[in-house]
Amino acid sequence: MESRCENCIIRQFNSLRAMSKEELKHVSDSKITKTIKKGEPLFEEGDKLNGVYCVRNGISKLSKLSANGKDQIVKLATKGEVLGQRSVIAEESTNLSAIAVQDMEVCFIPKESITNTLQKNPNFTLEVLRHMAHDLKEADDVIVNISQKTVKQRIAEAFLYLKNNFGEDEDGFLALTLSREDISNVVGTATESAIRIISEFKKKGLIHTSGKKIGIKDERKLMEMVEGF
Amino acid sequence: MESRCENCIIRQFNSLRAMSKEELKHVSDSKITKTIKKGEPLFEEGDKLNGVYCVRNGISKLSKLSANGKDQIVKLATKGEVLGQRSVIAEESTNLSAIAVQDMEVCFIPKESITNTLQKNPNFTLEVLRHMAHDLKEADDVIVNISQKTVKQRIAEAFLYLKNNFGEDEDGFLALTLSREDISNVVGTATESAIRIISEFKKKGLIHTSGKKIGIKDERKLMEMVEGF
DNA sequence: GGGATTCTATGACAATTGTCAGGTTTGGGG
DNA sequence: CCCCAAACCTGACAATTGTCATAGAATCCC
Repeated sequence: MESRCENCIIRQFNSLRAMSKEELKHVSDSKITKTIKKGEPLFEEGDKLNGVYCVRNGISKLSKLSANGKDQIVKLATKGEVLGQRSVIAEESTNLSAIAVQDMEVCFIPKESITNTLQKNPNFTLEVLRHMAHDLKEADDVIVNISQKTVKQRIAEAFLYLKNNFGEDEDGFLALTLSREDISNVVGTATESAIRIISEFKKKGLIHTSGKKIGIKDERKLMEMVEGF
Repeated sequence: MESRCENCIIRQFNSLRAMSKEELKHVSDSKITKTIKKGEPLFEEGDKLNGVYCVRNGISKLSKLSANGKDQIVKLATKGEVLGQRSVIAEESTNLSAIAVQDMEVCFIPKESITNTLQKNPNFTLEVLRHMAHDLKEADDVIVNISQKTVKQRIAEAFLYLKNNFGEDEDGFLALTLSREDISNVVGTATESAIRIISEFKKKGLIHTSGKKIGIKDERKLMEMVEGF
């Protein structure tokens, strides 16, 4: 019924491509395909994960609750990404929640398949390591951005990021529609501040909106704003 | 003349402990011990690293320059930590600068020793992976802290962090003395703001100072402040 | 299709933080 | 020991951002 990992194209984008045929077969036999509706969690902060989730479709936000009760979104994960790896590797409960911002289709892969392969296949381990190195670099960039740029700059940057990573629909709106609250949680500000700045951008002709959908109108100016003009 | 890696205690604290005897021997034969004076760089943002640095002594700040000309300190690395790993593994130029905040003694290990071992010894790769998973988690925490806490809270937290990680001297001052500018670059704020808050903490009896040295007087209140009271 | 609920929007205000412009202190080198 | 540069400190002010209150718009569900 469900397709086999061996034939899954998604695999090309993540570390599973470094698995051998037999390893993939084992993964395929033990995996469980799940459907997650928008707003539902894949897992929540503090959970002990018994495996990882390979995203086949849809988008998930990875967030962490702060002491003052606000979520900070640390990353948006899409097709091809593997979630929960960090937790399984470090053998710790997860430090992030993963919640679908669009309907998702994911494959749950029990951790045994992963840890076994980690111990036996250096290529796979190295591949996972490379991905994590990349994630770490991105996290460093986020730290610098969030602490050194103004809210306005960060929101402009977020829109450009959304366009570059998730594209636009046929009407020129960002394909990934986030609530204003999610936007504010990405850039780390109050929801009202985010809304205010979105209104300002709209007045200035940088973006256009329709309901909660947002479209980029003047990419150049947004880029200049990110750079600090 | 210099001690051999095989006998180095430092190794116990990092991923090198997962190397085999022969691998260690190779590392030991190819390593170069260097002395770095306070203020001098180990490497700078954008450099292509030909190896990694194993810290034997002293402390280094890892920072990234932002568009507005300010450094953001992302991590303070001390005895036992291996610097430059991320860059060597991802085969990218480094995204961070490493500058000594105290005189340092480090061992430079050419990247061949590392990459060879990564390809052959899954235990080593896994060990490196675990360390990187840990770093990634810490980076996530930094993101949440920096975006959801006030400058005051972050400075309080920084002092507690310095105490817990680097200890105090015989007079009760933090063993790691950072300049006010470095402190402001750790928490991501303007130097003047940091100074002002340090003065305030002093007036309130939370800390005491002598020159640029800072000592913690009321740890409990600092902790409460971090939690948001 | 209507009512409840959630999301978006805006104003008014306060608090936080940054900037500029000075002084003062400190510490290292001659 | 003294001088100079760097680091530290403070005040005044402006800009940014958060908070609270309120109202309209959209959406969901029965």
